[in-house]
Amino acid sequence: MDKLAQYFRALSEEIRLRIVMLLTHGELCVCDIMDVLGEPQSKISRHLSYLKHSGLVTGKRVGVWMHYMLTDPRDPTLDAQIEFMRERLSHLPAFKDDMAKMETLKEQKRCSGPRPRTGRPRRPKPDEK
Amino acid sequence: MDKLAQYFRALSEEIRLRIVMLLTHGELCVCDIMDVLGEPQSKISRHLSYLKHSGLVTGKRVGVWMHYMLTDPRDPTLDAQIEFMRERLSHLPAFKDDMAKMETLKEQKRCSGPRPRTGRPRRPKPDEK
DNA sequence: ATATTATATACGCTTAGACGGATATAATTA
DNA sequence: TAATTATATCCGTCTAAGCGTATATAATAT
Repeated sequence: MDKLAQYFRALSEEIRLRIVMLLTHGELCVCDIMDVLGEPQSKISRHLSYLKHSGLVTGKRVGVWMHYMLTDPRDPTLDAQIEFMRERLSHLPAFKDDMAKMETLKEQKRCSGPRPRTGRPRRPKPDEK
Repeated sequence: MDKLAQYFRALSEEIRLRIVMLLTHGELCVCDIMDVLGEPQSKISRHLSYLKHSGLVTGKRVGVWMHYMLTDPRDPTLDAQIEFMRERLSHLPAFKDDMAKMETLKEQKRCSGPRPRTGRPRRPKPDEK
């Protein structure tokens, strides 16, 4: 029951609630979440860390990126609560808006395409400029 | 959605969660709750106040006693959450234990019987003791 | 090895809210 | 009105956890 209270506490900040609702539709990387919610990176990361420690989400590294998803399998009580939210709460306008924005961003997603070009900038050859 | 987060925050302390679960079975006065949960009066009262301000519960005065009950009618989203809890969470051992204790106390409930005897103690007549 | 990008964490600060114990308020009855 | 009981609120203290900024770490490509 104390664990249950902790789940509710994890859901008691708007930004964490929005993250969890986004994740009921599938896994996302941190930059996706940043773009959808329009919040600074450290803030997103801090709250993801909180959600992870509360047992709601799990992260896995994919190259440079961290992908987060709802923990699975999960405690039956948490599972019931998450299912309830997916079924009965995801129609709420604020959450639908976030989802819509997600869809929009899907096309121009940074972390789904090839790795961004990086590495040390090549030194221009003497004859280039 | 912010309101929703506030509901979850209201549920994020074990004692408040227990109070709400008790109230899904009907209204109770503060002394009932004190007796079932075995927590000091000021603590119960403080958390009831928090629940009231969050919109989860409503109080009404009945003589000397305050009776608390789940707010009704309530915001549809909150209603769905409460219904979910009543249906899917009240079987959890900790909550069942509280309910059982409630049943036990029902018989010897202070505030259901007649008002406790009170008033200024009569001054003993000179011939008494 | 070093630059670049993604992500996590540390720091200093601030606020919400928990606690117990004491006190205030309200209703009641003698 | 004065005593009694039920309940609410206040006080001082303490901790969890929020924030933004800055920095550390990890993976990768040159």
